[in-house]
Amino acid sequence: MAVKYSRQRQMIYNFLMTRKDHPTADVVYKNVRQEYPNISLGTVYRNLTLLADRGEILRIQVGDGVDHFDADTSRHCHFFCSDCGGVTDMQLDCVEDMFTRAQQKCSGKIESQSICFYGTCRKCLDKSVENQK
Amino acid sequence: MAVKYSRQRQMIYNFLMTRKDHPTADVVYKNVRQEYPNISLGTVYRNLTLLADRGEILRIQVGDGVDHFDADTSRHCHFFCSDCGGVTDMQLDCVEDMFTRAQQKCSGKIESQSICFYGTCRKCLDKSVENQK
DNA sequence: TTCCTTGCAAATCGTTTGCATAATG
DNA sequence: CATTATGCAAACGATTTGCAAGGAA
Repeated sequence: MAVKYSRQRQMIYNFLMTRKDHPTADVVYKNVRQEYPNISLGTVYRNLTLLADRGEILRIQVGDGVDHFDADTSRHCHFFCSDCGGVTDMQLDCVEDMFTRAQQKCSGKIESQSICFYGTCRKCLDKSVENQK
Repeated sequence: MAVKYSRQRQMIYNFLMTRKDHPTADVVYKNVRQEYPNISLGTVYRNLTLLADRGEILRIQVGDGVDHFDADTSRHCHFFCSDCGGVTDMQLDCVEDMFTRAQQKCSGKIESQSICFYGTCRKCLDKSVENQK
């Protein structure tokens, strides 16, 4: 099915481009609504799904029960802080290498990968030390 | 809070140990129920969560909307076939190395990681060739 | 005009939870 | 006896979907 232009989709995509914190559908909704009050949550979900299906954005699951979205579709890793729930990017040069090795070892065809690290971010580590005083 | 023994939990864990295909909560439920008809879905969920929280099993999210569980808690990767929905293990020796590099690069503290490859498995590739004849 | 998109609201569905009862230590 | 676990069913919450109306090509 052909895709037709829609202002809503454009705004959703534009918004995602400005963010590096991998917002959820709800965050996208709340923000886009500031500029376009009539937009509905359903439309946001529909467009995020459409964009992700076409590979224009990334759908990220870090295990907090909510999908996150990323306009940066280059191969990279994520870090999820189990304390504050923040999702950050992580560049590891061995990622490409791992992809190659995986394809060599796999009898099927690999299209993409998702790598996520879990732990506690610097800020939250510091904060917990702070609270122990 | 202390953990007390329960036959249900034991059976859930035992079942998971026999499977290498990373079953979902529902699959665990249906199977354990064969031997223990009174068990409830809630109990299955509660115990899978408890076991995962204690690190005795792994909760895996491959993006199909359902959580999968794995009794093998060693560091390894997964492959998800978008065709048949199957989840398989993948051993890559560079995984340990990647973990080390990630920890070096990360200012926070990394506890674990999750790596999943997406694509089409051998069987499904063959099947689609078959269908084209 | 044709087909894609939207807003709205209702429906889905995997997972969680409250509660009274049963089992464990 | 104190505490944790269970079964059941209801509640939750993120995401999806049906439908009538609006917008793009």
